[in-house]
Amino acid sequence: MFDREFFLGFVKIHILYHAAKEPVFGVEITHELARHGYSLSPGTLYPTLHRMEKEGYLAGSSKVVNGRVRKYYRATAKGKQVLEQSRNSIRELVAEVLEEK
Amino acid sequence: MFDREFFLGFVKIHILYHAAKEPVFGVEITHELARHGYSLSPGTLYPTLHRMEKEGYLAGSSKVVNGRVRKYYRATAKGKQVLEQSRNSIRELVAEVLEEK
DNA sequence: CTCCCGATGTTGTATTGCGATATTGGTTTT
DNA sequence: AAAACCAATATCGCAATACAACATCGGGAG
Repeated sequence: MFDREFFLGFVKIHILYHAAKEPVFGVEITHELARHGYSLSPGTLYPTLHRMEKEGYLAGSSKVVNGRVRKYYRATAKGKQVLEQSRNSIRELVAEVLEEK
Repeated sequence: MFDREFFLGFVKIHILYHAAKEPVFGVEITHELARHGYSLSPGTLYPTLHRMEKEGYLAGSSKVVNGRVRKYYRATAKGKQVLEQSRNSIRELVAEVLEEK
């Protein structure tokens, strides 16, 4: 599926949402998104996670699971604040885009 | 307002939505978006419109209004299709992000 | 000890984003 | 009628992002 420029923001908000509920890690996110019809290559996903961490939206911590290192991310206060903002943006889009038809 | 990376997609869908209803032009879009709390500099807006035209989401036509040249854009079939997709994405986000709380 | 698998990481290139600046043509001011 | 101003679109230059392909790394299976 193309048209990524329109939907990448949605994807990131998905990530924030899940990271606000419980710790999440890379591959898990990939699968989650796939269930929603998005596909994200590692070359997009990991740099994005790193950036979101660096910018303070996510906080990451490495854990060893089955001997393998996984990096779990949680939404920070700032990340949750963006989520909150997004609720408003989504409501507006809902009102406009979803209504009638 | 920062955090643009999360919301630019929303902005573009806004543009598509309005361009699907009636012809729109640059400055008008700027004002429209401002009313929704988004701000978009010309250096972002115009290249974005050009690109969306080039990629076939929008169709532009220049008109002279009060002696000034304006470029009006309408959503193409492809643009409307993206809008349609976005309805689904929004529904999912609504289900996840907006529900509970 | 070799191969595969789950995960994360990196590289190189192309695309996008954006503030600042320019352009174009008409209107108002004096 | 020149100067200053305004609406609107366009471009420049640089920084930030996106992405596919490729690389790495440790454990477990055979």
